[in-house]
Amino acid sequence: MPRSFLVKTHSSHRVPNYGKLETLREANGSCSACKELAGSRHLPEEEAPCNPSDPLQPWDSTSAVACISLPLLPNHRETLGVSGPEPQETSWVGPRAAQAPSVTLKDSFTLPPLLVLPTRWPPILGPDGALNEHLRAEGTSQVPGSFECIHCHRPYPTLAGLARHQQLHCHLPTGRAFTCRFCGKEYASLGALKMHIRTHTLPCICKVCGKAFSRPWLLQGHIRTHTGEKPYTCSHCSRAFADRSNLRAHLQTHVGTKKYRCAVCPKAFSRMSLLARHEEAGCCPGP
DNA sequence: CTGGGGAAGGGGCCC
DNA sequence: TGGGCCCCTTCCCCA
Repeated sequence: MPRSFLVKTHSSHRVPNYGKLETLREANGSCSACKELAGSRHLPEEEAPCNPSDPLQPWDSTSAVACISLPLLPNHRETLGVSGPEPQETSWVGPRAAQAPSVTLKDSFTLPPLLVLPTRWPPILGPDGALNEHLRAEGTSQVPGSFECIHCHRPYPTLAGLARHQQLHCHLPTGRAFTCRFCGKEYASLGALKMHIRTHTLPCICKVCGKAFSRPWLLQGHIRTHTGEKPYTCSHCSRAFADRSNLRAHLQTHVGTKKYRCAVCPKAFSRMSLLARHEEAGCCPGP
């Protein structure tokens, strides 16, 4: 599953409009973390006035209730042994009360038979009846006495960890909560939204070239392009890289495996982007 | 057209 | 709750 599953909408272009955001940065305060790196600035992310016609916002007190509500899918109710009409207290209580029935996150914790792993994990069937193949592939083993997500059955050693994880499942159509006022993307938690807003405000600015970044460590990586620092070295050929992910991609060239196969022709590629480019180039012409 | 490196975006997890 | 880090992904460019 791609890590971007949390986001419902996608922009067509990855590069933010820095110029458009410049005034935002100028108008706001400082970020100590970014200052440490390059004298950059950090601005409070929610200072803009809220238009009543805007979508649900994190500063809406009622939305705070909605955001911790999790949809109770029919098969979850079955798993929980819940029968009959849904209890009133599990109904949507926020501004979107008419949208969907749900169970609050807090309520979901009051169901120990569901949360405690009594048996081996995996395999456990997911809400759709499918196995958690991705976790099986990762070699995830049994976690005795841990807490299990009711949606994806992923085990967590602590209740707090499970609580945080389960909010992610609010991306389901009935569970949207926080909407970015800049782009309209929806997030299940306030923290996720705050993190996203940084991609608009770009509070971390390189004092060498002036380029802005959303997070200090992104700026840190960028600064390496100025310093030439390459802390990640290939164990096979001693080639150095500034970015760990780039080293990982480089390692694939040593392994020689090409796991991305064209669905039409026999060609295979080491990177997904190469396969995509191959398909776009017309290997697989449509009807 | 393909292979590969560089740079960056962004969500998730851990502390 | 926030920061730092991890990881995956994408885009661009060049050979």
